[in-house]
Amino acid sequence: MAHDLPKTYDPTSIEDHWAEYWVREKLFAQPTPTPASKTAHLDDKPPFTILLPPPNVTGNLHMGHMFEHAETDILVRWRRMCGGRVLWLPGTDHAGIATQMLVERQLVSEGTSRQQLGREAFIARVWEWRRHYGGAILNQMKRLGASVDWQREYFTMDERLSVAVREAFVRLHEQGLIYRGAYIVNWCPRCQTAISDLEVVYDEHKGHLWEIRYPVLGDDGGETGEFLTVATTRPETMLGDVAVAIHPEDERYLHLHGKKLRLPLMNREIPVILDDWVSREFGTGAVKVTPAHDPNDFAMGQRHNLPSINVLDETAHINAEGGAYAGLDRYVARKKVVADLESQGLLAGVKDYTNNVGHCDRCKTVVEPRLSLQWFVKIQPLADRAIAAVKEGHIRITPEMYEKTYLNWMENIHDWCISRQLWWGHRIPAWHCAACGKTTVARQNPTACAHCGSEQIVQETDVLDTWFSSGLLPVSVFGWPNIHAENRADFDTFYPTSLLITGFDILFFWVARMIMFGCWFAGDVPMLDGSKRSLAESAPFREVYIHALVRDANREKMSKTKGNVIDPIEIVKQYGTDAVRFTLASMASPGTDIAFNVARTEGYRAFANKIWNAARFLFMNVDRAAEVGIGVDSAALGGMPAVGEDAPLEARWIVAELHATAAKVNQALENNRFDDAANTIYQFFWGSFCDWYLEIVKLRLDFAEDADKAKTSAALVTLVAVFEAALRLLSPFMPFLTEELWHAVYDGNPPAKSIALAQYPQAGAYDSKSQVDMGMVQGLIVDVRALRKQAGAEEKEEVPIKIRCTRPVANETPDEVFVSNGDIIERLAKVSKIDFSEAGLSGSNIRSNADFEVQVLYEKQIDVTAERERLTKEFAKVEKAIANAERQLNNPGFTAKAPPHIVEGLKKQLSESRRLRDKIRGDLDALPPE
RNA sequence: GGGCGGUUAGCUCAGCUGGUUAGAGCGCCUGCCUUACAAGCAGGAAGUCGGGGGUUCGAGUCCCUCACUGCCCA
Repeated sequence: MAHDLPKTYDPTSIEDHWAEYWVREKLFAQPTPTPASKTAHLDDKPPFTILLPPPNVTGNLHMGHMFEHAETDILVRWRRMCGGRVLWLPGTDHAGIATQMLVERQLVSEGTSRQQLGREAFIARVWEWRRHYGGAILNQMKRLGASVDWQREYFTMDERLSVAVREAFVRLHEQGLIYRGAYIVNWCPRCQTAISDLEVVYDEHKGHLWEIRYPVLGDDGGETGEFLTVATTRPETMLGDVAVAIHPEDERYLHLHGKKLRLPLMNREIPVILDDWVSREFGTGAVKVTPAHDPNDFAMGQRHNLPSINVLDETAHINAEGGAYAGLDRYVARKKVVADLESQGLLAGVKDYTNNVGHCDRCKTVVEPRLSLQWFVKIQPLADRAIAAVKEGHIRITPEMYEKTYLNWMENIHDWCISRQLWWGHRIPAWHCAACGKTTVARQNPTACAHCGSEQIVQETDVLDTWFSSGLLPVSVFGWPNIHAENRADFDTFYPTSLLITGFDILFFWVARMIMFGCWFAGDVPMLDGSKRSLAESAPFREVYIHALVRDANREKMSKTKGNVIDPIEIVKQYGTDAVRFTLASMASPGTDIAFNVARTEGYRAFANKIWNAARFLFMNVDRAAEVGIGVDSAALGGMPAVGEDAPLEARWIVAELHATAAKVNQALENNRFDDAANTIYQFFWGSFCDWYLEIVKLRLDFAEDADKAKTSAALVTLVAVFEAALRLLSPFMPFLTEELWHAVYDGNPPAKSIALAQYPQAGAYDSKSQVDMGMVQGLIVDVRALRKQAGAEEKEEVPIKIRCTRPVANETPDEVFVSNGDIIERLAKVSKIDFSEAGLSGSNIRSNADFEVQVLYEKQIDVTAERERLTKEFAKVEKAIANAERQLNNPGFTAKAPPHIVEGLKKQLSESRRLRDKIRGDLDALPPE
């Protein structure tokens, strides 16, 4: 065997190779099932499907992605190794605004513009951009080893997914769930499009509250000399005012109800209206009403049948409705309006005022609420199903608290504005007729108006919100709407998907929309047997798992402006992908944000190195064994290692530990407890396998001429078999390291192309007595080591010990365990000779517990002061336990009401504690005077 | 303003439906280059579970309240 491993593990030297290998060999492809591939092997378990929540095609991979993908990949690799059809489906969305913005920026730097290019050429240009740069995040996923099916990669603008988008739009339109109308939307003047509520981010902004006096008019139309003062943060919008509202119970102003006001600067007569939306406490208690530029005002305008006067154009400049201010930018207009009011004596006051100002999530421009003609989805019927799907338990949202968040949002949902004034995206399949003014919505591009037959039709210029297409992904990636008898295998096999792992912000972005669309459209697809699809089978996922946020080491949110962003690729270069993954997994307790600390990653790099060196040790011995004709048959590897009843304690024990560990890890992963799973494996590999088992097995690896070859061989086989199984256990967490070592274990002839295709360790029955016995031996060794240290024995010096056992264990006395494992004790605790005593031990250098007491016979004096302090502390601790136990046992309520096993356990503990207390008291008395 | 979390060792976090003396990693202290590993080995110190009240035979765990803190929505 060629096993030349360098002394220190260097992840960079192997990771690229395996990452590339996994992709090249298409290891994680999950082809469409055919009748021929319907095998018991694959189909005895339900398929496990995960859709990658589409990252933005313009994006780069950040720590949040890496965390999300690490969690997903761990589950996917684990499920895959457990058997069955497992599919993780990757792709990106076309990110309408973000992508268009990037390409427009490019054009500007080239001295041209989208408008100069024209729509068609511009779109061609975006496709070109996407070919060059659009794969960044997916390439990063490849490098990090995400075990996705690259053959199924999707992009929301792909032809097949665009078909789904069009079908969805037309169908909703036919169902009367899509309408077009003039409503207030969030308008980004830079992107010149409507944006979603969720794409508006609010920032505190120090501004002003201007108080403006509106002259009251008398019945004759002349000014009465009285004023009604309104307060506003956006004085320029007054150009579009159509009324002033006061509260119906506000006695300060009630006498003005029914009167008219003169709108300053515009000299328009506007009414005073009553509306109980008005807050009497805010500002002056009188509110100017501008229906075209404020959502609340819009609602008031509708209630009172007021007109809407739009005074801003799509670039937030004042339009012709703004009279003398036409053409001015909104902020220039603001200054001029304020100055003009002041000069006319109509400015009553200016106050400093901090308010939340909405900014475009993409370009940070201040968003303007603006009345415009948009397309909407009447959302309630879809939301109702989406609510039912969760309430009826067809979709489980974890951690549980997010279920409330989801329901709260879904129950207060507004109609969804789906139109965007962009070029990059799915153009709305609606044609406006110049002849009759009506609109034709069609699956196939029409040549004539469906209403009047005129050929004077023009396609709608707006495109659909990116989320309209993302929301369809769970159905569209599996072929919807073309689900026919001969091509529905993907849909039938993989839909509904099993799980979606994503961040809480995405819960509203896509998840909510995926649930609405999934429940709606899949519901129309009959089951394979022709029966109607239930809501449970329509919902796009069975479970949504919301992961935490990755913050920096000081728990600060990572942000470019703060400059505390950790680039995962950089960290990976330094510490290796496996170490970073393991860091994220081990810290991923549900609902708790991760404070990413490289110190932790350093620790897991050490863990990887530890395993690397365990492998070196193992290979060294395999090579030595080969020299004396002992080989390891790879047929003995691959499952759970078998070990005979007569095998040495450490062999029986490590196999038992492996079973126990596998049981815990499988359970933890079943519950998405990545932290428990990772920590359990860490503990097993380092704590049990390396610290104890490897040290003990050195005793058995005797390659001398006169050694018992059968025993040496058995030990070696167990060693290799346990290590191989442990690698498989670890593989989902550290895929690179384990892949490398696994191939080495099989000396380049592994039973499968990858450890990722091997079987995940499953626990069976195991020898728990070996764990009890081993626990005794370990306890003794730890005590002896501590005593040696206390007594000041040299590290290498062997010392004799004396043991007295106080309690029999199982079917043998501890003596027997210690006698039959004397070689282990001697080696690990550096003991020269073990004596057993019938009587209690006396003298110094003694430690006791409930099972035994042990004495190290070493002439050097111990530190009496320190030892007295230690014993006193120990004594107090035991005293406390005794007092506590006595208090409870003397309480009649406790013995009467507590379950018997608790009472029994406490009694047992009490008697042990008492014996220990007496022992410690004896030891204290025996200490020589200082 | 409405809603949802969090507060356990120096740091970051576990602790399931209440049950016997509250755990882990990192950090810290001490001693060791023991031929798999100094990214290591061995030993060790360290917590009145945010404050107060209640329910219970029994509370880190359930309830109330206060304080501090984070997030979401308006």
